[in-house]
Amino acid sequence: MSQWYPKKGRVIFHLDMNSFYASVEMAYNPKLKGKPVAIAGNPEQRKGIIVTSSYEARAKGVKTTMQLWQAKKLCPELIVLRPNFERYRTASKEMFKMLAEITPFVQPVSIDEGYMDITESEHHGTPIEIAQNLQKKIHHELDLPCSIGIAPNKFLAKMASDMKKPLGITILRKRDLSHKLWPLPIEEMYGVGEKTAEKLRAIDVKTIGDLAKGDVYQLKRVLGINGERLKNRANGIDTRPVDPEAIHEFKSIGSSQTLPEDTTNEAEIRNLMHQLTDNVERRMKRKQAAGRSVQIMIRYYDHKTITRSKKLQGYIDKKEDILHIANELFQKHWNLDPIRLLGITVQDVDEKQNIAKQLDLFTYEEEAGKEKLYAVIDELSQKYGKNPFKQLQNEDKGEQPRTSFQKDFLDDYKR
DNA sequence: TCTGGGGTCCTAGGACCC
DNA sequence: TCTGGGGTCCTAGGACCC
Repeated sequence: MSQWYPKKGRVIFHLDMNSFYASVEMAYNPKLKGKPVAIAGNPEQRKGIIVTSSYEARAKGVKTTMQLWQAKKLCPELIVLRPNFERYRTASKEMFKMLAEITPFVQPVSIDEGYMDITESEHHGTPIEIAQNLQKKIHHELDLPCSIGIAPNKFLAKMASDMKKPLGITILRKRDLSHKLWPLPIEEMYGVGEKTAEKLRAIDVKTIGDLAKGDVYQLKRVLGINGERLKNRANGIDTRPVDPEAIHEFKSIGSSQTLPEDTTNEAEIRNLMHQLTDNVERRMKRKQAAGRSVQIMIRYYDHKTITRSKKLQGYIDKKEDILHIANELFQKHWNLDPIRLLGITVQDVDEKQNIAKQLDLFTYEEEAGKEKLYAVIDELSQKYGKNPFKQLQNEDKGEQPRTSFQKDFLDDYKR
């Protein structure tokens, strides 16, 4: 199947809510407006880091992930609030509703940002008019500020929305790259973190412009396949479509927690494992999902972190099943050192609806009798070659055969 | 005094198969 | 009997993002 390429230039928005949590709190309690506000975890439980802060707080040097005590030192009058996710989710839903009124091609990427493809939305006005109206609407009706980037693709739209905050609208066209994008230091590029920036600087790539004209072979040698991709992006090349379905295609559901204090106490550990599993089960249920692999994460007192996982025969979604595997992994791999954090994640997750579809196919064939299954498999193998089940799995994200009969058959088939 | 908690994608080695 | 090449699956870890 060939990659989809647009016939004409696309018009992509990236919309980014400005200091979202803090802004929601201010909309909720206007007395906070104009004051330095920060959202942070509980320092009593060693979770006292800044999650978001208002622009007034940022002006004093308060930054995300900073320890609360450091932030207070920089800004003693800082108003600190605990996160209230219910509020943020509600505001987020309202915001996305407004985007959906303009086009169905909306791809949420997190609680406070998303992409829109407005190529076919001329009836709503020019791109700038659409952006201005949308920004005003969100500002007036929700009392929340946002920035919008307008560009021919996702990457450039993302970079553009970052260029003017708060309440900015920035257009970034191909012809603007040389003066708007390329002068930026390499670490400001989306997709380039600390490690990658270091590697790039080591080969004398210091700006996005340096990357754009960099040598592909050298970049690939240093960064692998990502080197080529980053170079393309720096040149304004990015064909990824805006995918409204992406949000439903989640691949893992996990929960992790830092303990109030490092511990080796097994009762405490067991208690936390229960909590984490409860959490995971509840969220899987909400999404009508099941998964085929369980991973645990142990972070020790010294921040050394290990992950251990186990892939299962079939799908699970019940607390007991998840907990059982998690416990097994934990018992096997805990080195008895004091633990700082525990995490449990279910991976290879799919919606039950999809899983059922795949199962039905096989169950049906089995009931229809051996002869018929042989016939079906013959046909499939004509079409796909040696192992039709593998092909089915690739195409449909299908299941391996589940019944003993199917397994036996498949074993025979392989020989 | 050790940066929380939720994710995604990529890489690399070993097992195993053809 | 140490002997190539291609491919997938599983597992563990790393980098990155919000």
